[in-house]
Parts: sequence; C-alpha cells; structure tokens
Amino acid sequence: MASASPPIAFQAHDHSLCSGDLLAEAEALSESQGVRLTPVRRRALEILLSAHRAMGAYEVLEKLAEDGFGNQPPVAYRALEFLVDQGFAHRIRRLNAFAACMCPGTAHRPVFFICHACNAVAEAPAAAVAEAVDRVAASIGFAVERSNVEAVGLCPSCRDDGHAAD
Amino acid sequence: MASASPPIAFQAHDHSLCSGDLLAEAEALSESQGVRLTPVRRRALEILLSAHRAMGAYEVLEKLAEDGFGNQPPVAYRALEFLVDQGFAHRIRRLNAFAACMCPGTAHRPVFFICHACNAVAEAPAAAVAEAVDRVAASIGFAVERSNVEAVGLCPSCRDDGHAAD
DNA sequence: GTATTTATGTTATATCGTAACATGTCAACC
DNA sequence: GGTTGACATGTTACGATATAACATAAATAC
Repeated sequence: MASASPPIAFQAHDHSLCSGDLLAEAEALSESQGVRLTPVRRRALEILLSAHRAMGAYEVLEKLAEDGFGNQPPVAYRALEFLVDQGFAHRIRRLNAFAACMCPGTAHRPVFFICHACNAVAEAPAAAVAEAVDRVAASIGFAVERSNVEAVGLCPSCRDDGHAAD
Repeated sequence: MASASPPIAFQAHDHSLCSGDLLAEAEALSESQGVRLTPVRRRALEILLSAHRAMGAYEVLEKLAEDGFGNQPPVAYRALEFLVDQGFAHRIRRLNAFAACMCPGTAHRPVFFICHACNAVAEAPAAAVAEAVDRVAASIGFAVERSNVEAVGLCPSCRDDGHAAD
C-alpha cells in the first residue's frame, strides 16, 4: 500500500477482498508465531475487518455475543488484546477503540488519521514518521519500543464537503 | 529547549523554577488571548506543574478539593479541558492523564516519551516529526489539525538500571 | 491418561468521563 | 446603581470504559 494514494479506509472498495486476505494472513502469521488464533479471536478480527472502522470493545463484544461467545467485557478485551499484541489490530486511544491492522506482519509503527467529521480512521504506513521519532528519542537517550501517532483533522471527502469548521 | 539534551522531565531540577516561569507565561498568554485563568484553572495548572508528571483527572480533583474547590469530577475535567484548549497542558490518552505543557505559546504538536518502568513522561518538541506527519497527510489529502505522538519505552535512567524486560 | 498450560466464561467492581441543571460571578450597558 | 447576558462553578446523577479475581473448559506435553 503506497502512501501516494489514499489509504483504503478513505476509499470505496470491496471489504470482502481485504477481509479475506488479511484473515488468511493472520492465520499464517499465528501459525508461524506459535500462537493460537482461536474462534473468539478469529471472530473478533473478522468483526473489525468487516466493519472496516474503529470499534469500541463493547461494540465488538455485542457482536461476539450474537455469535454465541461470552457477553462479558473480558471476553472482548482479551480477544482484542491478543489481536493487538500480535499486530493484527491497533488500539486507538483517542477513540477508546480498536481497528484491524491493514498491514500485519510488517513491523510498523502506525500513524492514524482520524476524521472528526465522519469518524473514519485511516491507518497509514509512515516509516518516515517513525524514523523522525526515533531520531528525537535517540537524542535524549530514550529507547522507543512502540509508538503511535494519532492525527485529527478532515479526510479528503469531508474536506471537500466543507466541514472545515466542524 | 533543544532536543539535543534530555527533556527536563528526565533530569533532576528545581521544580519551582519551571513552575513559576510557566505559570507566569500562562497568565500572560491568557491575558493576551482574552481568556480567564481563574482560580481553579490556575490551581489546576499549578498542581500539574508542581507534580511534574502526568496525573489522572481524579488525582487533580483530589488536590483541588483539598484547596476548597468542588470535589466532583466536572470541576477537574473542566479546568483541565481549559488548560488543554489553551495549550497549557496536554492530555496523554494512553495514560488517561494530563500533564503541564513545557513550552506553551509555541504552537507545537507534542511528542511524548513514556517510560513504562518509572512512568515518567517527557514532552519533546519535535518539529521534524510533525513535518513528517504532515507530508504523509498531504499525500493522502488529509488535513491535519492536531496530532500527537505517544512513544512507549525506557527513559535513560531506567534503561541503565536494566529494566529492559519490564 | 494424567499433569500442565492456556484459553474462556463469569461475577463483581474499579476507573474514567459527561450530560444536565442550579447557582454564582463578572462585565457591559442603559 | 440595577439589569442583562455571558461565562464559570458547583452538584447530582449517570454512562462508558476497563480490569481483578476466580471458576471452568480445552489443548498440549509428558
């Protein structure tokens, strides 16, 4: 996914394609990592992928419960924690939400663009940003293990729709 | 504050100096902006400055209550919201916490370094990071209004103390 | 096939955050 | 000086988010 074109979350597309690919990728990665992509975990990932947007833990929980899994918060939080740990999903703190990772496997330090008009969230690969963070960290002796960027603003279509003052 | 030396939060120093300066600066900025740095707001900022670390809203509330201000959550949240809006403090979502801004007035897009061993939080000015974010945003047509970076890792002293596996 | 680890389900509760409304304070204006 | 309107604070009540702790079940190791 090149950063020269809008991230898929800001474009019309067939969800089933990316869902299928990413799910298969998660399975392969789980196998090679020796971790278990159990039914709840797999289903939680499917839910995030098919929604194709950031979802709150309780929202995911509701869907899981509909499918016969437990309906208590830890069920969702644990599945989501697993997905985040494995790099299959990200946690977006500003939104108290989770979103499927669009490029699992490639070690990356995500940058999120959050549209405050339509609430769409796009994850962009941004190695340049991570490098810039690392340079600042190195200059002060800080050892970065994880980082993420959450930028708030307007996505292309909302900007065109004149939500500038929202 | 040059990024060539550790941010003040990672160094030993006399809090009263930075507190005094920053408080005075906040007063001047409030005046010039036509907003009111009222007693609660001022005290909330003092609390953050003297703690010199990230504090939860309820923690700030407790201190405010000790000083005779209201002891209900909105009291703290409103004061903190004001400080954030004015750029006198930042909200650190990963920690559900707030911290005084170390360089108010200069429009900046903060980068936070959060030590997971000692919980210290350092704010670093990092124009290069903001520029990198803007470049990625521009390439996908996203208009960034605010952004922040939260990097987790080990601060210089904890790294030396061998908390590598924490 | 038993022991050990790992995952799931469940109860209960902690923590964080805000809506809505009442009250109070300040400044501008007549 | 009193009135008005805007803003700030106090308070009640509740909603939303998250986790600790323990019981049960499933998978794996031996």
